Amino acid sequence: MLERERHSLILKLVEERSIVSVGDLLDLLGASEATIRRDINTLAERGEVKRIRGGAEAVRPRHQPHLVGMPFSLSQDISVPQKRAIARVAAELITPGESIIINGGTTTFALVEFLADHDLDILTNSFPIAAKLLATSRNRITLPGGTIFREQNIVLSPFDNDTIDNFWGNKLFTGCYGLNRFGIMEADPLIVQAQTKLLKRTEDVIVMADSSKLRQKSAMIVTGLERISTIVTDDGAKPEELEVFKAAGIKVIVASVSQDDELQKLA
Amino acid sequence: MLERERHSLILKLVEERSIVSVGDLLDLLGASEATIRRDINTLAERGEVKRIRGGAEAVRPRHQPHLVGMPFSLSQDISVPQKRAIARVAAELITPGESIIINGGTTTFALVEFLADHDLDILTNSFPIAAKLLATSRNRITLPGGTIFREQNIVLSPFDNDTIDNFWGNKLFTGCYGLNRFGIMEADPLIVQAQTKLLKRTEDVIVMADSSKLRQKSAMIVTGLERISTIVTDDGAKPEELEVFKAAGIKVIVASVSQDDELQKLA
DNA sequence: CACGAATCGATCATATACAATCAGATGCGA
DNA sequence: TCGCATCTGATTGTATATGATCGATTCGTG
Repeated sequence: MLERERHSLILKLVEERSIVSVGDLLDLLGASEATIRRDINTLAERGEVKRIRGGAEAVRPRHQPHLVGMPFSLSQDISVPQKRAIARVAAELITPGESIIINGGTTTFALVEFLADHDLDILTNSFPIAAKLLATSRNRITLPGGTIFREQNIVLSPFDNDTIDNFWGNKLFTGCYGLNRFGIMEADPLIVQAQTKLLKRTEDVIVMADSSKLRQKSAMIVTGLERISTIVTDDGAKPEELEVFKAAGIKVIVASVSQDDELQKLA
Repeated sequence: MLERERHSLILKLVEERSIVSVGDLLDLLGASEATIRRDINTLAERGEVKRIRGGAEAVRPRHQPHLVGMPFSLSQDISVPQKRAIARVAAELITPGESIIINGGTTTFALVEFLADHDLDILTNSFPIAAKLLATSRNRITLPGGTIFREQNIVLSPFDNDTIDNFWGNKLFTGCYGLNRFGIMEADPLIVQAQTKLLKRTEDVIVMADSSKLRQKSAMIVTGLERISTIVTDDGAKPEELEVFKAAGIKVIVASVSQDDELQKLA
């Protein structure tokens, strides 16, 4: 991974979480501690992050809105191969002509690529997903009303009366911050709210979670396991990690990253 | 593989991923490291990519993502100079901090360019306008819920309960198909419906109509002159054409196209 | 205040990327 | 076909980045 890539990734994470530890970055960047420290120091010198003991902090206070890049390009993102592999498999769960709901997120954004040829009714709260769908597919796209939150890139209405309530999806595709025996966990209250709204508009909940999510915890439980019907993850997941989901009656699909790589090269 | 081919491939990849390493290109181009470096350096000299250690980066700043599949661009549009002149003048009607509504259309799309530095609450039913605002300004953006109609590029809900009803704009900016003594005329029933919804959410209606619209008629009257407070047109309009509006108590502003051209060149 | 643990900065050996150079390959016009 | 110009790939020495190590500092805890 290039220095510049690490820097972007660090900045992205700092923006997202407003604070990151060296330890977090260790796994995510696959670089040594020394390098990560150097990266953080460099970024701190440039004033792009604030150096704090144990990690880095956002320069900007969290509440202050700022212009953030839409994830139009997956490359700025982490776990890209995993997410693509998951997306490819998840897309196979879709029947032509049905209506689906796609919750915003980088994992679900990867799904769009595989929806080009479908003829679907799609509701999504993600502006970038809608934009890409609009540009690359012929599906019918519906947006909920609301304000565009730049940080999360989702459309969310502060009000009750929402177009969303007139939509019914056969399936909901969603990512998550963490996924474990408690269910779907998120770290951002805004995302919780958005996701909760969507959960009411479908029966079939499909969670797309790369294997790192299975070890991730947070404070907010969006919904318990009983609400989830299918989980799509990648082969980085240990079998014992998946047991709890299977025991809860959830269909678990494991996507092979290496196999997806080959398919990708063919295309 | 020809030099040109490599260059375009590199540009394509950089565009897609926003960062590529020499190593990546090594496999993809099947050329030697030296050649790839030379290619990158050449492209960097031309300003087409940014040279970074280990590879190349997109010139576009990370925080200004490009707009994928912008369904229409001003360049494909007619009366561009007129529309830009009108937009520049219309933008001056806006007070910092206020909340405005922008109806979809190519004329109002031109307005976005002049809204970059404002700090506004903006509701728009136009997907492209929202996308461009999101990418180039810091304004707060709200979308009505609904389906995206590709032809008109607007978001319109077939239902009654709409986020739109919780919004109130100090001003509504709208284009039109035709503008005459009957009021605002449109040719597309869908646009009529969208516009009608917006009209209910404001008092102050500002119509942006290049002079060709003053001679255009259609079958559907969206609203009469009594609802319009201001008309912004260009200096292609004959004074006698504007009399009827002034007589109705409407403020008429005429934008000078040639003067706008000069301002544009300065920028 | 004292202790251990975590974090940090500095240092150094190694790995990687770089520009410069040159020889061979390729394309092009005479 | 020859000769020239250009492009390409390999090589080399240099600059830079990286990761491991280690002592110093800071932090949390008792």
